[in-house]
This record gives sequence, structure tokens and C-alpha cells, in this order.
Amino acid sequence: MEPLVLSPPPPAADLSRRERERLARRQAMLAAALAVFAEKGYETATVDEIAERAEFGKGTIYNYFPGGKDELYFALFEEVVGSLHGIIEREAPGPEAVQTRDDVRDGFRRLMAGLIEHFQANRGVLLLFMKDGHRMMLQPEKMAHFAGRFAEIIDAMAHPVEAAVEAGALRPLPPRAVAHMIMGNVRGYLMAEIDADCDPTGSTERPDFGTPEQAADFITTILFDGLLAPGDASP
Amino acid sequence: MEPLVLSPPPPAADLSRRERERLARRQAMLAAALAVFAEKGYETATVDEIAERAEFGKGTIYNYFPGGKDELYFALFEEVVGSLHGIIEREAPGPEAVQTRDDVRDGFRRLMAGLIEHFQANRGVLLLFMKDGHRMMLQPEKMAHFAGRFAEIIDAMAHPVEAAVEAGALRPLPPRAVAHMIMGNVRGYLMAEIDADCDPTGSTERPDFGTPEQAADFITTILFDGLLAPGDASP
DNA sequence: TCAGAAGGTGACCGCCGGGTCACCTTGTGA
DNA sequence: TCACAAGGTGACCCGGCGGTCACCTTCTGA
Repeated sequence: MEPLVLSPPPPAADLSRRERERLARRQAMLAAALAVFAEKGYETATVDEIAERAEFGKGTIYNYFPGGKDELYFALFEEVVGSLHGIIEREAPGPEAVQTRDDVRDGFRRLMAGLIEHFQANRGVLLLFMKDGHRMMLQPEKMAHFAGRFAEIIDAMAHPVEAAVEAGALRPLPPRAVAHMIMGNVRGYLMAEIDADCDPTGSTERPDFGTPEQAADFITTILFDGLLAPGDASP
Repeated sequence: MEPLVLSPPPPAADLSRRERERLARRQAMLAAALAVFAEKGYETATVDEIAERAEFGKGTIYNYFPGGKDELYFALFEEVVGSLHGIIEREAPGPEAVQTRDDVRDGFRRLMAGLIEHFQANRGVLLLFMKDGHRMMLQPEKMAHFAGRFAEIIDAMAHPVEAAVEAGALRPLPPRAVAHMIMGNVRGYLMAEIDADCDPTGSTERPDFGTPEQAADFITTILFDGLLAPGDASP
């Protein structure tokens, strides 16, 4: 079993043994739930299997997550969206680092490499999003919440884009649309990799750039430099 | 209810009335199934609802699709993958139309506009893919089939890319990887549009280029010309 | 008009999985 | 060692859904 993101109790200091154990069990359940959701998708995953994989009785799951399957899923979603947000805030280039074309190019290349590395190490997380991200549009009240969280992430990415546009280093395009594109391409690359892994026949093309750095280079070349062969200045 | 793709009986000529009616009913069932699958996703969709929306009894569905839910889904998938393939084969620029940088740029811009237009008019189709495309990785024998179909689509798109690379109009990058990126960006744009539509709060950014032409322009600019502000020749 | 075929129908079956709760295990303090 | 509390457990309940089939409607041809 992979380690998964699932921060080990982040402010875990000075708690009674009881409380620490309770927290640890909670984490174990979330880890099992992530694995099962990622593998089966929300609908097909069963609480029984989550309980079994976490090595608890089904009832115990409901002690920790009275909301059952739903609550497990949403708790995971929060952790995941939080870590994604964290990576972007931490690794995105600041306004001072996007003044020149070379800087902005390199800044985003590094950010993308970081995202790819993170999600390669935590596939379950990505699959969780990809397989069931759309399922929650069925509950309007939750949809609003998730839309908000996603918007935060896009915003975090759009800020350096906007700064770069203002500095004249990037084309004057809508920053959030550009942020969307960048995120979408990282996601697309990761999904292609996962598809290739799942495909026993090998007819799905495996991206032939193995390391996060190579993948980020590829995406950066296309998105920032453009597909067209270099010649005189672009239009 | 939208018209949906679902080709009206393509070689519908000279059939007995019985046969024509049977075909028409089959199409109606597929259309209903597409609507329900797109709305609910495969797992959540019920055969009862498909039957109800098609205005048939549940048993009748099983007369036409003995395999039940699965068979309906896969029949749809075939239709959809076929139409996608058709669009690409029809609208992709031929080898003679990708010799110069301007030609290849414009050729792909038009192809992308065509894809976007098609999927905007047939949202259900896109959602069908997006929501449940990954579900079938659970059945290895079917997974192989779908991987093959997807590979065909990527291939169809990779051919003009390869020709353009050979002509020196595009950077020398792996053609299939590039094809993947182009498809991925079209898909990403469409998904963003759908997300925005589904989001009642409006906190999801709506892409502010309404027509397929504008959207294709945006994607073309980024993918082909690059995000970096034009200056001296790109690296 | 009627007999028979073709085929649509929905009540019904059985399974499956989310959620509950009475029971029992484990750990604690006296 | 015992009594009690804390809390983990899984057998059980029940609603929902995929799939079936005996029935009935409808259409056809004589």
C-alpha cells in the first residue's frame, strides 16, 4: 500500500494517548478509503471493503464517520484539495520571479514538475478526483462548496500568471483561463500516464518522458514556446 | 431533450416497416440511455429510468439489449467513438495542408473548432466519456478494446502532426504525445464550460470565449504560438 | 371476425450494499 | 480480582436496482 498524502496528525503534539490513538485510527480509515475509492470509484466502492482494508469492523467506521461513505469521501476531498492548494502556494513563483520571459517559463516549469511529482507519488489522490469529481454536481449544496475550493486553486495559479502578463512576459490572455489550461495539461499528462499503466495491451501510448522533470519540460515547451517550429518572431 | 448524435439509421433504405420501426425504437432507447448516463453516470443511472424516459416498459429494453445496462452503455460508446473518429478523419488537414507553419496552425485550429462545436451540441456524449470513461478499466477484456479505439483516435490525429513535423512546420516532438495534448486541451476546454454551467454559484470561471471559433483561437494561440509574449525568435 | 403470432409490459425475484445496534472485548481503577 | 466504562464488532435489516417471465395487447392475414 502506498503511503498516500494524508498528513500524519499535523498538530499531533501533547494529546492523551487515547486521543492520539483515535487520530491514528481515523487516518488509517481515511487511507483505506482513499485506496478503495481510487481503485473502484465512489459508487462501486463499499464500506465493507474500506473497513476490511483498514482492519476495522464496519461499525467502527461509523463511529468515526457517522455520515458513512459520504463523510469519508468529503473528508478525503478536503485533505486532497488542501494539499494541492498548499503545493501551488508554496511553489508558485512570486510576482518578482515572473518579470522576464525566462523567469516565468522556468517558474512554471518548476511548479508543474512539483505537481507532477506529487501526484505520481499519490496516484490515488488523482484518481479520486478524476473518477468522481463530477459525481457531486448532483448535490447542489456540496457542489457550491467544491466549486469554491476549485476556484481557490485556480486563483492561486492565476496570480503569478496575472503578474507575468502585467510584466509583459506573457501574452495578454485572461489569467484564469490560462491557469485553467496549465492545470488541465498537468492533469492530462498524469491521466495519460495512468491510462497507459492500466492498459494491459500497450496500445495506449505511454508518454515516453519518465521523470517529472522531463514531463514538465515537454508541457512547458508546448505551452510556453508553442508547437510551431521556431523561425522569425511569432505572430 | 437534445437531438444527440446517434446517427439516424444511416443505411436506412429499403427495409420492411417492421425493421424500420425496430431500428427507430432502438435509437430511441439509445438516446434515452445517453441522456440518463450523461446526467447520472453509469452506476447511478437505472434501467427503469432509461425505460421510462424512452417511454417503453423495462422488459422491452431487454428485448432490444439482452445484455441490459452494460450493452446499452457499450453500444453508445461505439457510436460515440465512431463519430469522434469520423470528425477527425474528415476535418484533419491532409499531409499537403501541413507544409507551412501557417497552414498547420490553421488546419488544427479548424479541426479543434469542429470538435468543440460537435461536443457543444452533444454534451451528453462528452459527459458519458468523462464521467465513466475510467469505469471500464475494471473489466480487462473490455479495457483492451477501448484502449484500442482510443489509440485509433490518437493515431488519426497524430498523422497530420507527424507530417507537419517532417515538413519542419512543427517542433520535432513525439507526434502521438502532441496529439494527446491537443485532444486533452479540447476536452479540458469543454469540461471547463460544462463545470461552469453546472455551478450555481458562478465561482467557477466561465470561459469567456463563447463560440467554438473563439475557443479554438484561444487554444491554438497557446498551443501553437506559445504563452510567452512574442519577442525575438523563441529558443 | 377471429386465430395466431409478435412482441411490449411491469409485477416480481434475489442480491447487494448502506446503515444500525445489541453484544462482547479490552482496558482501567480500586 | 472484580466491576464498570469505552468502544469495537458483525449479524441483521431494508430499500433499491438489475434482470426475468407469464401475461396481455396489437397487429396480421385469412
